[in-house]
Amino acid sequence: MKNRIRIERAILNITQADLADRVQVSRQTINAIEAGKYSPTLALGMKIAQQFEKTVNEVFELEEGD
Amino acid sequence: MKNRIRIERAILNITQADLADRVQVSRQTINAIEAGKYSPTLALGMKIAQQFEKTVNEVFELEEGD
DNA sequence: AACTAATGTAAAATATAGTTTACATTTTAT
DNA sequence: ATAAAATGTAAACTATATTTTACATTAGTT
Repeated sequence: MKNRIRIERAILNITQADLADRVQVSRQTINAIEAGKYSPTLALGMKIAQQFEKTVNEVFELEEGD
Repeated sequence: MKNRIRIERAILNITQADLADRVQVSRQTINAIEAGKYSPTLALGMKIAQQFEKTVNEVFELEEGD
């Protein structure tokens, strides 16, 4: 699962901890998702995209093996 | 988490088992997600939307408490 | 009415997402 | 160069998604 979280965060100028607060998860969860370590739940993926005012498909992309 | 899976399945005229096969999960998983019993992983949500040639946001919608 | 396909559901087990605490490393600001 | 903020990471734990097996109910056929 690829994603543009780092870029979108940079645009909003917010930290991983800020984003974590906004979508109500731990900072480590954002860090892991941003690093592509695992696929979040759909609900979380949607909340993250929502923060960036983007669609899920604009923020996340499936890759081989997902 | 609300979704339009039943409707989109009807348009494609495929069963829950068909969809399950296509996205490589069990039929019960599709049944539970379609019934809104839980939020799938983002990867699965994206695969399901992909089958319908729709975006995730067109197929799934966040609701209070998600 | 009988038969079959499709759907609903449940319990136990496994896999994976997400938390918490804690510390190390890197980046940014002073 | 130093301090502070941000990020990376790890282990143990909890929560939840998904599987498997199995059976009950509903819808559609013949």
